[in-house]
Amino acid sequence: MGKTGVMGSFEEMVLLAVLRLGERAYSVPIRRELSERSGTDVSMGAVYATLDRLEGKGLVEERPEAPQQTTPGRPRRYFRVSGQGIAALDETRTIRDRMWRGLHLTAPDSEGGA
Amino acid sequence: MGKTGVMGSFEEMVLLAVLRLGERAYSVPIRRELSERSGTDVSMGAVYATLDRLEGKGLVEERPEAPQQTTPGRPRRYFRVSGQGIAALDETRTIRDRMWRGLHLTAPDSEGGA
DNA sequence: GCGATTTCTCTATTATGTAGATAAACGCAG
DNA sequence: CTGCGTTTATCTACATAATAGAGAAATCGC
Repeated sequence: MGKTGVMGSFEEMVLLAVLRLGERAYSVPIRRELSERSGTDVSMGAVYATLDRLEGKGLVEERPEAPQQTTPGRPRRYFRVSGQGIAALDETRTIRDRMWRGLHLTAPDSEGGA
Repeated sequence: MGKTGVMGSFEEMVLLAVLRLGERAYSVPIRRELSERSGTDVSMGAVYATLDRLEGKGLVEERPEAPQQTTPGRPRRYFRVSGQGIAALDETRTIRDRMWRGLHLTAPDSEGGA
């Protein structure tokens, strides 16, 4: 996580996707979640790399058991957000909220300050 | 800016600091703003590198004229957030809000509460 | 010009973000 | 049990973002 206590923006999005998906959080739905909410597709590689990094930092955990899987294909890796992950999300949001506090996004044109 | 339309988290913070500071946005106050709101110090180098990147992308502009500077020392580089910068901030926030929508951040069930 | 002051630039390094190709594991039909 | 198609995961390589710290550059008052 960055020096400032705010995590990377893609890490945050992945973490949030995992959180939202709950029980069914694995690569494919995570990726779909990201696409739907951001409007662009990201590759599997991008998702896994991030998930692995988050796991390394203890922000997500791999859940060994899948809820009975009767589908073909290679077994899925399910993830869940850890307590630390929640805390990290909270810190990120808190700091960012402080940065945004009181700002309105109006296009600049005249200064005339104060 | 990232594939997803969300900019880097530090870039966002710097951009917000510049926006908030208005007329008086240059390295030192920007850095102070960052420290105060995040709780940690970042180096000048970090700030400048980011400012330069943002400038390269057209999200901030260097304002040539400083409001009369009678202080000693090397001349300051004042910055302002461009229209594009505002738009980028808005997009970043919009997408992130969609990612957060409806999520609450309750810690997952007790794990070894000893 | 000289020195003190303030700000900026440069170099290096690690962390994040990203894609695409390739491999692995599995259920099912034969 | 063997091969086959399906689904998911890993690997490699590279681009961008984040970061520190040392050192160089301007400017002012004298």
